[in-house]
Amino acid sequence: MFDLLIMTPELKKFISEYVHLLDGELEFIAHQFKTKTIQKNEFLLQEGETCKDLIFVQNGCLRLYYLQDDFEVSVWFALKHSSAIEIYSFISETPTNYFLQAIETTEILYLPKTVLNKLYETHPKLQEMMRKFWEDVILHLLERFTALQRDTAEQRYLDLLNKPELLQTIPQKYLASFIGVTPTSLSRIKKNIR
Amino acid sequence: MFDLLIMTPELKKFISEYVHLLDGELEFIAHQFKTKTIQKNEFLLQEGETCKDLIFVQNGCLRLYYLQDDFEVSVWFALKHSSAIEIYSFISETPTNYFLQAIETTEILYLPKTVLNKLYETHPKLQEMMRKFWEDVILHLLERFTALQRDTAEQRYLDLLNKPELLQTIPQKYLASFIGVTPTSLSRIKKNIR
DNA sequence: TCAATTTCTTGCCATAAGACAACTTTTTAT
DNA sequence: ATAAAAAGTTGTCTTATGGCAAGAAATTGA
Repeated sequence: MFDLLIMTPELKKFISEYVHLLDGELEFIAHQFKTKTIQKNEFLLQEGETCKDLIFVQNGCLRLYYLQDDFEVSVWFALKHSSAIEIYSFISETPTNYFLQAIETTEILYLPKTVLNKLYETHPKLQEMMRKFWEDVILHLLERFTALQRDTAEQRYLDLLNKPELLQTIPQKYLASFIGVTPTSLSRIKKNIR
Repeated sequence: MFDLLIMTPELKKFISEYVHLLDGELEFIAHQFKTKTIQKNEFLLQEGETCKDLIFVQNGCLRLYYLQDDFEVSVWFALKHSSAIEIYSFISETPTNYFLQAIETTEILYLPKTVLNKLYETHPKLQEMMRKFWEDVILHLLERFTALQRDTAEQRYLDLLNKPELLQTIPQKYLASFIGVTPTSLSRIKKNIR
């Protein structure tokens, strides 16, 4: 039972940004999360598995990617104090095509969807939390979508330069595919800009 | 006050697919929608405006597009009995970059976000409805996203051929940009496939 | 610290899709 | 029915990005 009694101020803050709960309620819900530490390069999720948990990154960093002909295409990075899920698999409850891997040793707090579903019944305010959480996710998705469709590779690189958290934390080899170019092209783009 | 008392079985069905409500509640909520008819080529939303309503298409068809150097890029079509919103603007409450236009004369039912926000208080079950609605939206977005990023133009055209509702309802001139190609390229793709 | 491995850069060539313009076909309106 | 407008097709050329391979630089691990 010990592993249920885990909670951090950052997780509480994360939840509080989506919904106002009574102190006791917030405490109770945050305590439903379990904790786990993943070593660098280990996987939280692999192709064919189903994403069953909402994950909050307490420390470290996770990378979500898929394989295209043996080449890794990174689609998302979850830095500390943010969430990390393979959304499609989590929502649809179907096997994922993605891999969720620790870029460095990472501590997570996670809430199984089965637990979340039960909490909806006892704490209906979680519906509001998740409604708002999904709204946030949608805004992020649309921004990324728009950038990939409308901007040139060079523009996407320039935008990336405005995101120091990513530049500092994520090895460049992962950033190329994240902005939708090959490592070769990224190299050339950097050259043109200098 | 008359225009508040509008509701259709299809709207009730649409809502019921997201949340189970007592008959009276469903009735009440569906009655909060207002109705409007838009003539072909008229706009429900234009660049610079903010998308303030959840829209349900009772009949007809709407097109969502943006302008890129005077060229119209279609990103979504809302056929009858489906929803149509410029999600980014609706959620973020910022001015849109899009146009929402009637492809043919279209009857809509719409619910202002201000009303929705009040309904959340009196009918908390709407939080669940919207939570699930957004989940649906996310699955659609991700599918489209994946297709545009990973598939070739030809593959996207082949996928389109499996969507008779779109092929029948939407003029081809709009379908080209929808699958992410120019009209010229679409023409060539069709030629290659024949 | 130094070799081994990985990552990054660069040159050369290939390719998918776009731009533009001319022409053809289809649709629309009277 | 027919002229005008709109949409679709095709040729030619351009461009952005990718693929591959070789070499340079950086990182890693014992």
